[in-house]
Amino acid sequence: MGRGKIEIKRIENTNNRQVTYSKRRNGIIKKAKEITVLCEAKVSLIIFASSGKMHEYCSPSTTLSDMLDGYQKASGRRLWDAKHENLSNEIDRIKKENDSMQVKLRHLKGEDINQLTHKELIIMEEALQNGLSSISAKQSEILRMVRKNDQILEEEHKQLQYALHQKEMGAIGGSGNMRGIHEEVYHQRERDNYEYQMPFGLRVQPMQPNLHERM
Amino acid sequence: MGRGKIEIKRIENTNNRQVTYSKRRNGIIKKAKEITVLCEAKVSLIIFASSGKMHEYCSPSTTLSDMLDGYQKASGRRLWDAKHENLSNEIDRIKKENDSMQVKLRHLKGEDINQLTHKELIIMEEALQNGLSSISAKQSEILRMVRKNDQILEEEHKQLQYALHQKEMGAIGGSGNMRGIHEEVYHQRERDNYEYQMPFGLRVQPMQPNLHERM
DNA sequence: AGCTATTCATAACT
DNA sequence: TAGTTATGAATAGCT
Repeated sequence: MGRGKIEIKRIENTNNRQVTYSKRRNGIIKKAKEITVLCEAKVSLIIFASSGKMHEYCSPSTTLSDMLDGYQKASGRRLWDAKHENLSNEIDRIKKENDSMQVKLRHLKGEDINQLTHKELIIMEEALQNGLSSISAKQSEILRMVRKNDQILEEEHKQLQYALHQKEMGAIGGSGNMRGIHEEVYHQRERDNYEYQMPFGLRVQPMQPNLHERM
Repeated sequence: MGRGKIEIKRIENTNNRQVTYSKRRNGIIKKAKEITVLCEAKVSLIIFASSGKMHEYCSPSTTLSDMLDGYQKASGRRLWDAKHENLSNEIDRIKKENDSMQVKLRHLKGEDINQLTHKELIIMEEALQNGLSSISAKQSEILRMVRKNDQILEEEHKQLQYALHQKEMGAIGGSGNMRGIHEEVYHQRERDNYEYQMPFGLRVQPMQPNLHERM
């Protein structure tokens, strides 16, 4: 397809070779584009000139990475190194671990237990009993703490009221700052303001610093 | 370049598309071979038909791996690092899932429950109760089956003894094969041997075929 | 880079 | 599915 037939062998003339290279390269890329569109094919084309310069084409419907994935699947050959395989293996391993945990969780919830042996059921029952008693214990503990805290607050509240009463008795017609204080003296937040006034030397810390957050 | 000019757009006729695909694919591969030889180029060509079938060409002077190395150097794009990153991300994702499940499992076992809120504890307690009742129910079910099986076996046992007794009565001084049989007639295994002798036409199947495996 | 004679690839057909 | 052929496309050699 030119002014004369040519043999398919290395073109010795450097200039001719380069010219032919660039013409044919464009030709191939054009063909690749065409087959992509005409036939819904996916093409990955990488060409290096003898100079080392690269040209590439990849069908727009895909990426080189995907093509290479497909290549590996189709050919069975491995392009990426052991590192990749390690990562893949680890994913598999973790996924299996995941699955087995999911099964365990389901079992503990009482799901899918038909195929369990009696022994397994006994072990699970034991585990559930243990869990349940731990949790009940924890709940009792919290309840106990809540009660204790309530009790302490209540006591403190009384003491504050008493202190306030004393103050009012001792300073009738005193500072205007004191008006309406009654209504506020039953929250922990108020304690700081009046601590220095407390004659009892009591400094009650909540038994459980973040108790309110946990309720 | 055929019997008529064609537009470069998807060939709707499936057969035509497939034929054109295979012709053009051969054409491109031929061109790739030619440019390889004529211009000392290196070509990697991977083509997937829409059917998913793959064809490839790689210049004999190189390998696909080398081409891809060159591709990365020339383009600056990281081919398997991206892949790598994806895998790493997936590992991270799965590991997190894993961790959260492990935490859940530990919680259900009553471990590490100190930082749980009251509400969470209540939810867990409920889940555990549910699991426990499911499992208890399952165990009761199995127990019931065992008992039923026992009962059936016992009855069968009696019938066997009765049958044996009848036989001995009717055949005093009979076959020597019968000595010491008494001691063996209380295991299921024996049933097969004596089934044909049973006058009752009873064939008791275990209620739960693999019950012994599950105990 | 552009031209064109010539060969090649291939679309439609068998 | 493979083979044939008329036709358009690609390109080798030239400018």
